[in-house]
Amino acid sequence: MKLITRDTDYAVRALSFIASSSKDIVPAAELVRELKVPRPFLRKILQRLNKKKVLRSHKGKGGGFSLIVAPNKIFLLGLIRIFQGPLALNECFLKKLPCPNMKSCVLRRKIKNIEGHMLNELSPITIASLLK
Amino acid sequence: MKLITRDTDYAVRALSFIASSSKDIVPAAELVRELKVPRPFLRKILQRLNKKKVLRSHKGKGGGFSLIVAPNKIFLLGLIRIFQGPLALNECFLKKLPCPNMKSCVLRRKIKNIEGHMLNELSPITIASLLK
DNA sequence: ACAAATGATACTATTGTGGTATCATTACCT
DNA sequence: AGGTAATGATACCACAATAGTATCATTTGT
Repeated sequence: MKLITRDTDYAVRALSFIASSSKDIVPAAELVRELKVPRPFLRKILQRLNKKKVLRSHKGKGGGFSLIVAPNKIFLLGLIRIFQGPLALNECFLKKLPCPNMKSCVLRRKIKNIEGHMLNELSPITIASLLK
Repeated sequence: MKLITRDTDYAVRALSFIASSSKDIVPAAELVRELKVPRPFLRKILQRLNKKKVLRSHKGKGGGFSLIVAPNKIFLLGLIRIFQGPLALNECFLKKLPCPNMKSCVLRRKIKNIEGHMLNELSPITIASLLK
């Protein structure tokens, strides 16, 4: 069971690298070298972060990617939502509406609790907090 | 993100039904009618529970499945382990050893905490507790 | 012997994740 | 103006997990 998928993971690393780089604009090629991530895959991730206005892209020679959002405002949960959709534990139950019986409702409540705790734990995490 | 997959879900329902049935031995056909689960799929699940000694199967006419373990000793976590493997949130990180950098270690610790909390919440849940 | 049940096993379909490939577009630099 | 270094857009491919199906063999009560 994966809480964090590979693209979210790579996004975190790429953003961390850019945030801690002395350069303002970092080209994808440098990130590929540094993070040892397959180039086309990383580019797809960076493009997505650009569309979501977390990064700004700069085309042409000397181009690359720069942060739009400050590292302490880039939340892990936001990245998870971008690459994995909303974080919810109980998809399978909600898909089979109406609730087939009492039991799964008891379970659903339990699961919702766990989900709440999870969100509480994750919500303060930002790129900045991971760099410390 | 699914905490509980469909087979675990069906297993919970089937075991709950058998536990609350007046009959000792319940045939698969009855479970199919009652739970509205695809027949061959449910049978596969029941066979697995038989092999894992949660249920005992009775062949031949008048056969079916009966509980081996008391409902208050059938733990949800046990069922999850049977059908989904051990419950762990951080597969993705552990797969990429050695740890690529400091950041993911911070994250890993966080995730381990969440996992611990999850297990604590789930561990008391049994078939009996879901029936109340 | 027959019918009602499970055992065993192999196959198929759908989806999500991870990754690749290609061509178009932009912009700096000489 | 043109070459080159960069990203944009898009479509495709591979693999594994989940969900479900199909078939035939075996057992057992009547």
